Amino acid sequence: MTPHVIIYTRRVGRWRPDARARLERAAVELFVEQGFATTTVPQITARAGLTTRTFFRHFADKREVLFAGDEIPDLAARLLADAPATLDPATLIVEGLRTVAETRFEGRRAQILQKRDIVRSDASLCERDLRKRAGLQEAVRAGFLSRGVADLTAALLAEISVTLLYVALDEWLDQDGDRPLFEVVLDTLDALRTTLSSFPPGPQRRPRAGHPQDAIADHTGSARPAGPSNA
Amino acid sequence: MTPHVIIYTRRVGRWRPDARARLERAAVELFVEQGFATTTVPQITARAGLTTRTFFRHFADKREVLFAGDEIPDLAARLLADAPATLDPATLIVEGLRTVAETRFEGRRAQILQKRDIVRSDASLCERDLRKRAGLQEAVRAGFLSRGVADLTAALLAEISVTLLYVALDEWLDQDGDRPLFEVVLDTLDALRTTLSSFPPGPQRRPRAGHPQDAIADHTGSARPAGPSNA
DNA sequence: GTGGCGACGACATGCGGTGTCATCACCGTA
DNA sequence: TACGGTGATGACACCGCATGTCGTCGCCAC
Repeated sequence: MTPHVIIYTRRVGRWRPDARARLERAAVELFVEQGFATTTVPQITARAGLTTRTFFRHFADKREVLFAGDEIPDLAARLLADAPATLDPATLIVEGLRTVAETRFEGRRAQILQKRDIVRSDASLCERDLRKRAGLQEAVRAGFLSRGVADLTAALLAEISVTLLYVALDEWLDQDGDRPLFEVVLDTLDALRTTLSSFPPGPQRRPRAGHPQDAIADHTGSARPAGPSNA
Repeated sequence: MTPHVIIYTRRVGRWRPDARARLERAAVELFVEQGFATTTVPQITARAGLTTRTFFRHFADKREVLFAGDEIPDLAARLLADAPATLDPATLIVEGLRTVAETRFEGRRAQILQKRDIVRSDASLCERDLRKRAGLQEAVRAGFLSRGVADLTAALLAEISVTLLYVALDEWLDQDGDRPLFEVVLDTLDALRTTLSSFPPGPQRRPRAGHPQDAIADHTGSARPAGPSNA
């Protein structure tokens, strides 16, 4: 007894090839057509001519079909691990961002824009996207730690790296121009330097009396003053 | 016919009071005892003397029991909305961080530490935590936009704000000392300024020939050179 | 051949999360 | 005292996500 009906024809092997790619295509199509939350895995697999079980053999969960494949954290880790020990962190980050921008983003703007729209439409996809950013950040941090950078500095370098990449990426996607992403990254770096320079320097530490807070109204109350609240 | 058996006694009303608080306590206990992923909602509600359905009346999902209650984004939005228009962004951020640190974190270190341990033990909880951070970031960004700050600057100010808070928070939790969190925030700001000052200033723009990238080995290949990869 | 391997189908199961209706203490009102 | 509204909860049904397990069967090495 053949298993049900063979939907697909012209198979070279036992099954039609490229099951994973078919699932990706079917999923993105359905997400665009009817939204992420409302499309079910059976719908995806039906369109791809596969079973639900097979979907979860290729993707850990329904969201992962949109995130599979990027290895930017791996790339960052390799760049940091293999670069000459003499290079300073700032140069490493700027040139690493150049590499990432040119090899992972440049020329794929329309595709990335479509995916961003899908991701923004669903809270769980946003969360997954944030985890992706956190993964890159952690890779950068670990890379600098391995290079002997101090804990706090490594954490800040990682924060700066992902801030530059993601803020610039949003700029790059929002303005329809065709400027290279890396140029936007450099502009963002300049803007970050300018913005941070407006912060008061160290000397203003611990102004216990008459500090500027007095100019700000009190808003600390409102919610459960002494309850077992959270972090 | 009474519904099942009344597990609880000594009720004042029809049901034992504080259902929500009981659910929170039972959940945290079980998460600590046996981990987040392995405890089921029925286990939580059984310990609390309630039904599964009631759990989801109080919390949107199983993770939310650990995140309910913080209104830090609201606090940030209020601070930014009500502060005098003459205050510069840097002062607003520093004093806002002082308020948040002193009213939402100070004195709860042990409690926050326990929750951080639980959150770090589970990927989905980490995602939820990242969304919390993103929510604060977006509130800060929107607040500065309303104050007339330019898009890019507002985005960077928001990034700086949450970076300062979260990097300092990690420092504060990791070192067992009892320094005020806000002091750690100020130290982190100093460190951030120092770290960023090591980045080359604007003039190094577009060094197309012989730029430092030549010192970094090539790692761009490896994964699907031309495939329909992701962002 | 023939036996292992790997990809997939088929089936069963459990948990997460929601809609819907019934229940019943509490409270205000007359 | 009676009565009706309110609101929190229980009980039940239901769906989708995700996983474990086993069977099938082309492919490949030997």
